[in-house]
Amino acid sequence: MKNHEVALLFGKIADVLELKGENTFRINSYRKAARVIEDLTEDIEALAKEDKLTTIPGIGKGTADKVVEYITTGKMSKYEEVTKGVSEETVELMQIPGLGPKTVAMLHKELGIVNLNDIENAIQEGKLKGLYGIGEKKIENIIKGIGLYKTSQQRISIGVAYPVVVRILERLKKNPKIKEIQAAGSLRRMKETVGDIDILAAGKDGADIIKSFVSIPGVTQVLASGSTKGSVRLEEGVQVDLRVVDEDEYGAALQYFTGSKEHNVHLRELAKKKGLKISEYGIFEGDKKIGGKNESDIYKQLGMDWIPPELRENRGEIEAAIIKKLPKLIEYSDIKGDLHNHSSWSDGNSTFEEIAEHAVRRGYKYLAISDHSKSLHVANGLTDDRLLKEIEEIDKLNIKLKGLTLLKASEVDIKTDGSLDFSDKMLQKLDVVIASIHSGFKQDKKKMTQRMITAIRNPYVNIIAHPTGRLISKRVGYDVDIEKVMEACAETGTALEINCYYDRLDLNDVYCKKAKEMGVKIAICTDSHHVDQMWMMELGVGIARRGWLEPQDVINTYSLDKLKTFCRKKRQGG
DNA sequence: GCCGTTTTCGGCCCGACTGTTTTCAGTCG
Repeated sequence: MKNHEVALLFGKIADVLELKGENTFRINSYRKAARVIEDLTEDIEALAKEDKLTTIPGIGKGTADKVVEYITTGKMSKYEEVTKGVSEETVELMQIPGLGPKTVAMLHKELGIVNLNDIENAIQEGKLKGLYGIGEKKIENIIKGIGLYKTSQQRISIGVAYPVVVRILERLKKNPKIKEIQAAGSLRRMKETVGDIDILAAGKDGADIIKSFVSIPGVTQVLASGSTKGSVRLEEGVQVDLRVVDEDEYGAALQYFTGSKEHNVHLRELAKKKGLKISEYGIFEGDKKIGGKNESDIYKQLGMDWIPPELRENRGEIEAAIIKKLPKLIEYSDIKGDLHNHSSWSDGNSTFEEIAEHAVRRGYKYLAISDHSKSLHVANGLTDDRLLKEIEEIDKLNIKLKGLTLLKASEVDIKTDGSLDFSDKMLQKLDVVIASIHSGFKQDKKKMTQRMITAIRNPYVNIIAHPTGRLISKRVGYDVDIEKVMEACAETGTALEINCYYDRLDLNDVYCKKAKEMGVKIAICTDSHHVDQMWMMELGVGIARRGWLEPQDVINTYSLDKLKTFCRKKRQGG
């Protein structure tokens, strides 16, 4: 799929046009095109061939022509024309807080500044002083901005941010002056990475609430502490902002601070067409406030269903909410078990008993013990003999367990030729078989795709774990044609995993949605190596919700019987 | 550049803060 490449080009065009001071609406429309193409679950090339590009909202004739040009010739003349003579470094300067397109363009024109180094030198040499619109304070802010830019480049995984929020909320909820409190922003939307953490509270004595917030344990720096907003940096390196609003405005503020920006812009456009106005203070008809205490007021007044935060990305959820066709999203309470867990038999650190105890505590009906297979020596992979012994042990323990069934499973390695690390005769003895790639990451796309499809076609394989192999901000995935993989899964009744481990979250949200559209079932699994990692199921459910998944799309919402039927069905040839 | 129960032109989200150009542009969320 060329979707990502094309989206990148449009995004860059938008950046450069912004720097050049082009019409903002035209810039926005390039940005919108970039965004909508990035989120597209269909292949843009296929849509182009069928002449269906302009059916995508935000793509008109102009953009469609550019896509077609790129797909047929490998070039986009508009992109080349616009970016001529403008370096990426210069465009990137707009990322520095406090520096926008106007200032960067002015610095370029007046001082010939093209990169960060140039700005730092110009400041040193006092060249900025006296420029139009630049005073002492502005220079100070630019210096601060550069500092921030250098230190806080990275977004953190939701897996790091989520427990932090749980901890903060737990503590603040003890303050009787706080009437309502919850996380907003990308964390509430369960985005896989978050920039900083936004928390919203309602209460009367803002100053006091903020005071209790900035003194929580783990704060390394207080960045702001007023009567409506407090901001701190924590030991984990993450910035947390708390805003306090009036109870009457809590719903509107929550809606506003949850975003996404694109979702909110779209809502406000709709409001405007209806003669209404939305802000963080409420929804208004003229000067009259017609809602805002509850978040649902906003959606209701616009004539649509309330939209779950995880869907608020302007990926069609608003249109679906208007015609009352939003999916009935999966919830954590739908999860009946975890199908991917390692024990101390391979590279895990918990015993069967500990794992079972935690599974019961989480309300699970079943849990699969899926230790590694023999080739994975670094992870103490199980030989045939040890796997047989493990099966025996699990059978024994199951007799004692009440209300929980431990399933006999394996995370079997897919070898470089697509064959599996255990024979079919061995796999036959297991309840669930997970197959995954842990070696030969660098294979070319054709080989890698074929390798995975070969594994999927094995009648004993039920789940493909961490299907793309990416590690968030550490490693891009293997080069695989995920669409072909999904086709094979749909055809054979094989599920793909959402691996909940916080630096994987693989499949991601967009691929989940695509899998669903292609009729592929999903398994949400933690890949826990210790019982303290089992909570990450909550992250996986968040990703699933972002991918529009409903309970029936996810095999570990099934009852034990239904799950066993799902696994058996493939062995018996569908 | 896109879009249309104000439809082929003329719009295109809202509010706050900051600093500087003393009336508002630039930036941010």
